[in-house]
Amino acid sequence: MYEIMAVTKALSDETRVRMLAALEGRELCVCQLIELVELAPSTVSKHLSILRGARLIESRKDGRWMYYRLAQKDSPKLITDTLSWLVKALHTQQRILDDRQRLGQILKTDPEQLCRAQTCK
Amino acid sequence: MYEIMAVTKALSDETRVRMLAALEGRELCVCQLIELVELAPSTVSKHLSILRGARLIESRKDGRWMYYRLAQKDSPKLITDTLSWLVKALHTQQRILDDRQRLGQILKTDPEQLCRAQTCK
DNA sequence: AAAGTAGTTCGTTATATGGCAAATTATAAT
DNA sequence: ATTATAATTTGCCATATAACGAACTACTTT
Repeated sequence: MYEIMAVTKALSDETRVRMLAALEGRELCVCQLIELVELAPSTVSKHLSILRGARLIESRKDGRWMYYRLAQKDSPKLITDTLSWLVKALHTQQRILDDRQRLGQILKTDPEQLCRAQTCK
Repeated sequence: MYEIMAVTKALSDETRVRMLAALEGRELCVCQLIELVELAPSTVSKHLSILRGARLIESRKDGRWMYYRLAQKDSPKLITDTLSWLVKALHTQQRILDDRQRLGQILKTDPEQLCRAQTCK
């Protein structure tokens, strides 16, 4: 049960669900996710570690930047089934559509600038 | 998002997940669920109200007895998809198989006697 | 080498959640 | 009518969780 409960607990927070939705079909760096959900870096980082603990996302480090993506096709069936279910459940949700719109804007900005803007706050 | 988050939050507790699994394919009265999960009646009742709030289960009153069952086929797609996903994810879990075994024993006992035994505690 | 920066970890605080017992409600039995 | 009983609601407590800022780590840039 440990794996399943890690997954359901990971999905029980709205911010984490929004981040999963944002990661559908692309990888994002932490500063882009911070910009999207508008929470402190430490908070976003914690959420990401919970999602990764549940194996729902994977990460890749590139220099100072950390990129996150959804778990890939070669993940355990529990995980791929979960993500399929979630994506299907979310793709009509207004909140998620709004996020997608905002994310489009965020992606237009160079991550370098995003991070700078965030530390200035 | 309200409905989806109600569902994911409902699934984020192991006792509730076990109760959903127990309800697969049959209805059960509260005293049978109490016997299965070995928690106080008030606790089990609260869990059931959370599951019902998320529309994952339905209930039927018969005299003093309250019967619960999984949401039926005519429920919203979100709900039926969720239950399909969950059942699939759970059906290899040892914990759930153990519960099924125990439930077999519990079902052999007349609910009337079960309730009596519980109030004696 | 020193300073800067993206991200994580740690420590703290406020709120949410799960547990129980006691009180309450609705129905059944006497 | 009164008592008994299945289940729920309420009130309380302990623990878990989400949030933040500060301290820290790993990497780049100067």
